[in-house]
Amino acid sequence: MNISAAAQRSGVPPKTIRYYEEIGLVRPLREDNGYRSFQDSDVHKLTFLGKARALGFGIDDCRALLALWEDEARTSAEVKRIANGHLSEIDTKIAGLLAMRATLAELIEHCRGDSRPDCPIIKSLEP
Amino acid sequence: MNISAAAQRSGVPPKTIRYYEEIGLVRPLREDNGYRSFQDSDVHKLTFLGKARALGFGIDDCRALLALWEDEARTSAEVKRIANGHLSEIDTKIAGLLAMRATLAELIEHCRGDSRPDCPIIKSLEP
DNA sequence: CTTGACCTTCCAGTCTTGGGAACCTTCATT
DNA sequence: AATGAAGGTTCCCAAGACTGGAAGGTCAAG
Repeated sequence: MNISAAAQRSGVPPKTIRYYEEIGLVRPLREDNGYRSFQDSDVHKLTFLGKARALGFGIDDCRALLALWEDEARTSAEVKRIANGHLSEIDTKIAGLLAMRATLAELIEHCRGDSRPDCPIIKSLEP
Repeated sequence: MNISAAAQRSGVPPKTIRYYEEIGLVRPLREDNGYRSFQDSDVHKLTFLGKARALGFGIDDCRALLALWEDEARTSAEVKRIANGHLSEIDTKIAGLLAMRATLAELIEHCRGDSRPDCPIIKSLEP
């Protein structure tokens, strides 16, 4: 199957598939004409990658998860370790955003938003 | 004042100051020897930028906020509009991360994390 | 045979820094 | 005077994870 069919079945865009090949996440065969030839297993991998990326896993985590997926002797402990690491990162990001959000929302609340220049938002940014 | 002094007073690293000059956020004068020469007003601008960036405002928003700050005839409505736009973006990001977090946390919760290969996390990624 | 839809590679850009190289200026010390 | 340290300068590269576009090869239909 050609790249656009693989893209359609996996939900991963052709450009991204080529990028994934470049960084070694997938290794589709080649036809005599140079076209990539995707097996079902390639499409499965791409689908797997699409889902992992949708959960916010970075490329390195994806590579590790893919390897674990294909490893019959994997331990769920290792998978869980990666997932927990990612969860921590997400929590850190959320905490940062919530703090920003709280500050910003408070400033906005106290801003009249009228035609006058006085504004607690600008004021909070002043040195 | 030289760049490292301006960096210390504003809290913005020298590298970042040079970048901000490159994209036109600050325009420090130059000494005869080519060194940047920062006025107090430049340091004030940098401090302002540092605070705005800390609130997560993008560079374009920072540029607009800086212009409004220096505009005697600004309206707080315009400032508020920018801040509300940014708040929306933050909320969108938070919502996305919370959704990810919920899915991931649920998967982790049901993963034994032992020496066996069975794992709901991996399973959820399978096609 | 031509058209149009594919496919290929390669280059460049995204956004905001951070790191480092190669080189110049200034000041203090030998 | 000479030297060395500590600053400054510009320019290029890296990151993450793609995305867009140009130039050109391939294939199936009319």
